[in-house]
This record gives sequence, structure tokens and C-alpha cells, in this order.
Amino acid sequence: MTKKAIVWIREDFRIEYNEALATATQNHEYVSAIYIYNPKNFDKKREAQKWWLSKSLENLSIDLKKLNITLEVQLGDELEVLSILKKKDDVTVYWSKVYEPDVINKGKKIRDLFIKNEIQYKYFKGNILVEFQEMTKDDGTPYKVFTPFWKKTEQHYISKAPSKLIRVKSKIKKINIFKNSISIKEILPKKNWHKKFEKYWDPSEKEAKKYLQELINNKIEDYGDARDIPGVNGTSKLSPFLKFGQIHVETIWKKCQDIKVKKIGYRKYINELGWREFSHSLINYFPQMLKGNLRKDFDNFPWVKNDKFLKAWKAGMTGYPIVDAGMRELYETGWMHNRVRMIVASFLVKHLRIHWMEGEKHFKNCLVDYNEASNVAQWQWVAGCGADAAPYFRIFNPILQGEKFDKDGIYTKKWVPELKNMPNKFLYKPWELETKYQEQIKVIVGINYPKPIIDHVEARNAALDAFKTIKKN
DNA sequence: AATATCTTTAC
DNA sequence: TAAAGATAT
Repeated sequence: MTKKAIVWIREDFRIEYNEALATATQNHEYVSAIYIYNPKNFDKKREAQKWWLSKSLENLSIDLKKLNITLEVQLGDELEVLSILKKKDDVTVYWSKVYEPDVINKGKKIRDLFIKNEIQYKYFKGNILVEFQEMTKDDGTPYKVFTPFWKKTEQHYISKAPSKLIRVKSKIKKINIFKNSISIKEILPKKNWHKKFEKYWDPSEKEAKKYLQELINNKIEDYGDARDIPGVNGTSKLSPFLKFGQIHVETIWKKCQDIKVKKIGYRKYINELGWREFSHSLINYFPQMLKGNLRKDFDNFPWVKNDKFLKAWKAGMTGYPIVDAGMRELYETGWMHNRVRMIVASFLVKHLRIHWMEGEKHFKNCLVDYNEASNVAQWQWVAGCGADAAPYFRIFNPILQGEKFDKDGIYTKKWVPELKNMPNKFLYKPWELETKYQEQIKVIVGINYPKPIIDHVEARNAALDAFKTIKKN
């Protein structure tokens, strides 16, 4: 056993229920923590998460300090940074797994490096209930349908003996292993865009616990219905905390099991955790999903290239209020309500017929909760080219969706304030309001708010026609 | 985790 | 004749 340990933080920004951290403190006299910031993973790709990351580092650094552990932030490629560790350093490296194909591939190289340099290492299950390798159909092939996958997976999780909760030992001797740690401020994005996220989020472990308690106390009972109403704060909003491991999914699952009121809402919420597991499984068995359609017949789909439309979509200027509200919420807060994510995604892919990968890319850059598996799998789900996907002909009507799920316009008028005087009857089709009334409320469609960039009925029919062309093959 | 349209039913 | 149900996309 080496004298020293390094806990390599990747997506586990928490103290509680952190097996890698706890084990390191139990087994070693000296413990340090490291985060390796690789700009290649963030610059111009995941800008919103740069902000969440920098705040998470600040907060974790404070929490670790209380345990007498320094968080050393290193800049560069993971392999290069870790290559300075040599046998004489007398150190064991601990980490938790991350289930992204690229990260897994890099992890293999790092393990080879450690073996070559005679560095001891130990890794643990990541932020997931059941590892995808454990979950295949009886014939050994991966699941492609959600319901049987989740039924089996949840049973498997329940049947396993609960993992022993190892506690963090507090009497740790402080040590620094790396030279030239960078300041966390260097990671903070330079642009002002991210500043406003501070109004909406506090990326800390403490806050994650608050969100979970709020879910259990006030949200879960009515979750089944409330989660569909974007004007109501009915979803858990735990996704960014889950992504950065400020909370472990097992903690959430167990808390949900503990509560007495096991109503429909409870099952509905647990199911969402199931979709997260399913996405991880899919992306790992079918890593080609990251680069293209899972269903090969979609490779012939006549996508439309239209930068003007794409720009309007990104800016929340499509002329469809519920779509624009969603896109503006995303840009303003780094997050979008789940129901609205489906609406805006359907609009991009079906009304505008722009490739789902364009939407995936934009979400990746703007979402603080961006998760490769969930994002790619769900975009393919909406586009109809994924596993257990929505059929292509299931086309959301952006007018109806608004009227159904944001009846009073609470959400839409919040994010599209220029429509605040629009009568609810016309809120989702403001172009139908007579010109003289538009003038009266000083909202002229085409001047104060854009005209719809595409006609719903025409776009719907065009999408169905486009779908027919691939069905023949 | 849809919508549009056609058909039947209920009054 | 509106609402509910069935069906195609």
C-alpha cells in the first residue's frame, strides 16, 4: 500500500457517497485531489458547462479543504498531466468511471500508462445504477427497447446487495503532488453570457441535496402531471447536479424508495432515471450513434440545410411562441424544461427538417446539464432514427402544444415578454389576431415579434412526404 | 413521449 | 351537431 493517494475528480463533485474519495481516505495517510482541465473538451463545445465546472471546482475545493485535502487543478491533456507520476512518488490513483466512449478509450490509455510507470490505481462504479455491461438480453445482445430494459435493470439493481457505504475518514494529512496548479478563475469563461447563470443556479453538493429534498417533499406526488407544465416548477431540476456528480443517482433512487407515498408520480420520476440508464447503455453498445443515425435507413433522409432557419431557431425567433420561449430559456439559464425540449427538438427536426446533429450540437454548447448519452439518444429519439424512438409521423403541433401545456401563457410570456399583452386565445398563433387589435396592443407580428418562419401545415406535410422517401428503401 | 381526419355515437 | 372513438400518417 502506498503512503499517498490521489483522488482524480472527473464527474464526482461531492463528498458524500463518493466511493473513490472515501476509500482513498481510509487506505492512505496522505490524500490529495486532482482535477484535470482539458480545454479541448470544452472550448466552443460545452461553453455553458465551463461555467458550471468552474463553480463546482470552487465549491468542492472548499468542501475538501475541510477534510484537509487540496484540490489541485491541472491544465492540459489528461494523459500528459498524469504521465509525470512515477513509482518513486509512492502514490495510488483513485477515480470513478465515466460512461462516455471517448472517456473510456482515454481511460484505457491511462491504465496502460500507469502499468508502464508502475503506478497503482483503483477505480469504482460511476454515477449510474447498473453498469451497462451487466444488462443485456438473455441472448447476450443489448436492449434496444426501453420498457424491457428498465424492467430488467431495476430488478437487477434491487436484487443486488446494497453497496457498503464507506465513510470519508477525516484525519488526513495534507499533501500536494503536482506543481503549477492553475487558478480556477482561469477556467471561468471570459464571455459575459455565463454571468447570468448565477441568478439561476448554485452548482454545489449542498444545493443538490436541497433539490432532492424539494422533489421528495413537494414535487414527486404530483410529478406525473406537473412535470408537463413548463409554467410550474414541477421537474426535479437535478440533471446538472447529476451530470457533475454533486449527487449520485443511487442517492436519489434510495430516497425515492424510502418515501411512503408511492403514487403514480413516484413511478413516473423513477422512469426518468431509467431513460438516463437506457441512454448510457445505448451509447456504449452503439458508439456510432454519436456520429450518425442508429437506424441506417435514416441515412437517406432528405435533411434540409438552411442556416437562416437554424439561426432563427437558436435565437428563439421562429415566430412560434412556445418554441421561442424554450430556446430563450435555454440561452438565458443553461437549461430548458423537458416538455419544451421535445417541442423545440421536434420543430427543428420535423418542421425545419434540419439534421438532429445540429440541434444536438447547440444543446451541448448551451446546456449546463449536457450529458452525451442522454442528449444524443434523446435527439435521435425525437428524430425517429434512434432506439425505441418516436415514430417519424409523430409531429408536435407547436400551437396545440402551447395551448395544452401552457394554457395561461405563464411560461411563454415569461420568456417571450413582447407577447405579454397578447390575448391567450391568440398567444400561440399571434398572426391570426386581426391587424387592428395587433395595433391596439402594440404587438405587430412581423415587427415586434417575428412572423412564423414556416407554415405548420405545409411543414408537417413536407415532413411526412420526406419520410415516405426513406420508407421505400 | 402526437396529430389530423374520418366515422360513429349521443343527445 | 358536438363529442367521442377509430385510424392513418
